[in-house]
Amino acid sequence: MRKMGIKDIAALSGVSPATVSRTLRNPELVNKDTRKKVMKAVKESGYRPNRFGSSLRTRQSGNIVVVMPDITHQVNAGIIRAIESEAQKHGYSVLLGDTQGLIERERHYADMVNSGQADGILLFTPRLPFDVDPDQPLLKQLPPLVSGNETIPVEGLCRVSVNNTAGARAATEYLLSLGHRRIAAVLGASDAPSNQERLDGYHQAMDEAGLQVDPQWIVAGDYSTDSGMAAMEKLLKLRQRPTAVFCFNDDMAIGALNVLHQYGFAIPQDISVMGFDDIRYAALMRPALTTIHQPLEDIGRAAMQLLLEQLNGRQPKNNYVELPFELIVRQSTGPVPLQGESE
Amino acid sequence: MRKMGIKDIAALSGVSPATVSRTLRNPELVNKDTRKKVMKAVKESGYRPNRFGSSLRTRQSGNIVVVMPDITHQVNAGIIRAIESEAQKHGYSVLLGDTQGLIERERHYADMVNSGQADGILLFTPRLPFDVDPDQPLLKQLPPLVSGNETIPVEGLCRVSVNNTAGARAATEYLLSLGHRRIAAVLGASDAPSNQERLDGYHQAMDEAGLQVDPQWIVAGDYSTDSGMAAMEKLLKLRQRPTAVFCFNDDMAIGALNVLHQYGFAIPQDISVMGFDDIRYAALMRPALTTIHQPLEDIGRAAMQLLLEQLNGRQPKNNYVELPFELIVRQSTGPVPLQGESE
DNA sequence: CTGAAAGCGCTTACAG
DNA sequence: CTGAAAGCGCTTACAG
Repeated sequence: MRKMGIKDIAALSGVSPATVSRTLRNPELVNKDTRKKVMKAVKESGYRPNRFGSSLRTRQSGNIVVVMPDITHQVNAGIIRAIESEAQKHGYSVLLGDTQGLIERERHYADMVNSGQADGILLFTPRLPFDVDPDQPLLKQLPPLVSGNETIPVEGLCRVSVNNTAGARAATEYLLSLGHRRIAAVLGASDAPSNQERLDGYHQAMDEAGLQVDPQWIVAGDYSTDSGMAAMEKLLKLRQRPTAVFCFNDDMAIGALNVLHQYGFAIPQDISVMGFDDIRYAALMRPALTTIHQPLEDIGRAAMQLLLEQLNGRQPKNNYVELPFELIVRQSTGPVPLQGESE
Repeated sequence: MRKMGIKDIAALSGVSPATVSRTLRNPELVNKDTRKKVMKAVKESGYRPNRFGSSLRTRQSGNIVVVMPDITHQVNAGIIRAIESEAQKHGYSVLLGDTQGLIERERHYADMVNSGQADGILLFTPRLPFDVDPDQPLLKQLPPLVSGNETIPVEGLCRVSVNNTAGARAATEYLLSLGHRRIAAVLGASDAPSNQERLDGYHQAMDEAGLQVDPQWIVAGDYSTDSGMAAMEKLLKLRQRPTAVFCFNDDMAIGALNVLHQYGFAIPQDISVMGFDDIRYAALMRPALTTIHQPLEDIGRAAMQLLLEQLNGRQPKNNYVELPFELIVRQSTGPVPLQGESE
């Protein structure tokens, strides 16, 4: 039993291939009775239009590609899941582009749009992996594209994210409100826009509180748990230890928590720890992690919706969608310890 | 600047489209100098062959589809990442099929193979979402397919997983070796083959130790953290409490840990908790979770390799790949408490 | 409302 | 080693 083609269905239902095609794509153009005959043949034969035949004609693949550095991170996984759901709802399939942080892979996935394999691209990486002519307007040279999370700051580019600066500021202000003054910051990946934005937020809050930031309180990290551990080790060695540590994501905060336990510190009595993201396991830590919640589903859905608008030929009126974060207070943060205040 | 086609490149390099095609697909068939001319034109123009033109001719999409119930679960995410990496290495792209546990979505993704949108399918769900004629040999009716993790037990079907039974048995034996006799089991999703397999392993170990299993020790769950919490609550209400709890995955174990903390139990002094999977956060819990490690990368790679063999027209000699699990002893398990032994 | 025909961009058996 | 030609399965402007 060879695979059915549109001609087979046409023969089966006694119409032309054109009419079969119309019945499937634009039923309103077809007489009701004809339609019925065709649908019957389609049903009985289990016919599925070959995607490539149609893609070749219509020049639409029905695919989009999602590019992320690491899909095993909760944040990315949550977002792509929402994207996929929304994409499916609108008839699009999702090609997975896990770059493992490699630029050549970013380009590989970008090529899928160039080769017509995908109609649009969702970028959760901090770079534009396209060759562009610097003399031409940039936007005109790009395919339908949305930048999410690690939002690429290009004028007019469609972007979706929480306000990282405001989020980090809220986190820092919360720690300040608990009486903390010596608040350390553990940074994320240095090439990530989100990292710079969160750092800005931290500094804004500290400035406004009239506090001088000791450079030793700012410790490098890369958003990994290991880097959170290393950063915490470093902070513990300082002569004047911070009383609170704001890690720029939950994974690092979880690393910090582990180091503190290892050295026998009580959290939050001795030292407060705060994260960012609100991954699923944040609430399950001991103590449960205070953090800034990111609405992953909303981010994914909004990104897909922005892309859909472009795919439908509309330039979205609002090209930057900022989604609300939320301060989630749990048990890893508490009032500044007494000696911390006075010291 | 319209998109370049193969004819454009042919014109640019002064050869026929056929030769351009050969240069790109079977360079060894083409004279070296001709090849050079063509490659030069390809480079300069940035030409990418249109995937649909070629797919239509060759009847190969170059895509595979991966079907999983929930990509936000660490286990699935780790596996799909390895799949993607291996797929890319061999020129395949990965279509993401997150089913959210819905059968209609499983069928939707299965349809991608039927419509030629994907050449093969990797199934991490416990069902075959294909219509088959029960009078015909099953395998002949299926596309290139590999079943992973929730391995569908069909004779001859390509499958990849750890030996869940042996893993659960090793876990239970380990708890027995610590002196535990009242060992509870918190079950996973009831429709998951892995759940039944792990339950078998648990029973095997208990039987061989000559222990009667109190039915109350077997508590339903669904692999979610919440279900782990509910199960633990239930177990704590038993007149004769178990001294060890073997949760059939880490998420449930983490839930159990939280409930125990909440009620003030010391782990493992009062009660031991064990998981299965060894997700990234297992090691980061307090106490760190003793568990059975699954080699996610190996599973993903092996699954893809089995699929590749089929895609290349070979029926793999070995249609079941069993990967080694590993008992990871951490701090959530310890010797049976004294009163537990005597009671 | 329906059909015949052209053509999307590629590949490959065939001929030379 | 290379080219001309046919055709993969579909869609759609055109004609009726």
